[in-house]
Amino acid sequence: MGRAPCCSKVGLHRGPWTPREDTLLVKYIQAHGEGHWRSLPKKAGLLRCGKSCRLRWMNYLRPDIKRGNITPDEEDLIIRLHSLLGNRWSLIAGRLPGRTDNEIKNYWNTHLSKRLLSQGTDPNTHKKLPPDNPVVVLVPKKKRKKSNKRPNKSKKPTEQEKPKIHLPKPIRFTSSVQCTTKSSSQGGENGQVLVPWSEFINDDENRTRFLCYNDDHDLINNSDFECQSHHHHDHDHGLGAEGDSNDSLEKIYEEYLQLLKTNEDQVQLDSFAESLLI
DNA sequence: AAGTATTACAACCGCGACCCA
DNA sequence: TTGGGTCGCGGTTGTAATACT
Repeated sequence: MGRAPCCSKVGLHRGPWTPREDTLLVKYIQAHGEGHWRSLPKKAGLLRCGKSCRLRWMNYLRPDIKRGNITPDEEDLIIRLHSLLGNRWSLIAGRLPGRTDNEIKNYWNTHLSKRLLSQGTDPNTHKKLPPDNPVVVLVPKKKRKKSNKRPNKSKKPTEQEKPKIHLPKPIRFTSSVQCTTKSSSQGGENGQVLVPWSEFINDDENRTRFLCYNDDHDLINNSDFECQSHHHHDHDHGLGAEGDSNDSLEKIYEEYLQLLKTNEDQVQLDSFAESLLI
């Protein structure tokens, strides 16, 4: 099958995305919608391959991405869904509104699989490991303090040659999120510019989204904001956000367990798993 | 304080599936 | 039916941040 030539093409950018590239991509998708990734970079004026654009959008720029730490409830659901579905990250992500497959995959690899091992459970099979079969338990010596940003420290001399690393994860506020900034609302101090996200994203619910950049197009630190979140329910994906999703997942899990108990027909179990795709 | 090791996660790579002429 | 083009997924890598010595 033909494979899309990718970033190895001469002249295409690779590595971390700059705020300017983000803006170009977001603006283009706002105007033309998702899809046609192959032709998108050229039309959007980006020197990136389509796959890179798609990945950036899906994992980072999409307006419905939920940011912040994985909650204990989410952890529990990921573990249980993994026990049912295996490494089908996109399927698991589809049951966790606002979470991406990449995020869940990374979280699994860095946290959950190690935790299961430390608890004597095989992370692949979710079965208890035999006590006489010790495994190397990779328990982090000390949990790294979660940082939401990667400050652009000029640590290496080559830093200037590299593309500027953006501050990650723009905060997205919706109309259901009340927020204030320590600086003035639009056009703050120190050259900060609050850019209405709605300029970039077509939001059919007319929600206002903001990205906060300074005049160098760097995203402003989260700490500039104080927010009160009132959960927005997303019924478009079959599950509501937050608590609703947990309830639904409970039901899915129970349903699957019931199938396991009463029916050994693998085809039916598979079809159940497939039904989760919808 | 400096060097080294570890962790976290964004981004890339390669493959298979799907679509369509 | 075939084959080219495209997309999506899962595995892997690269590297900044942080912890440790």
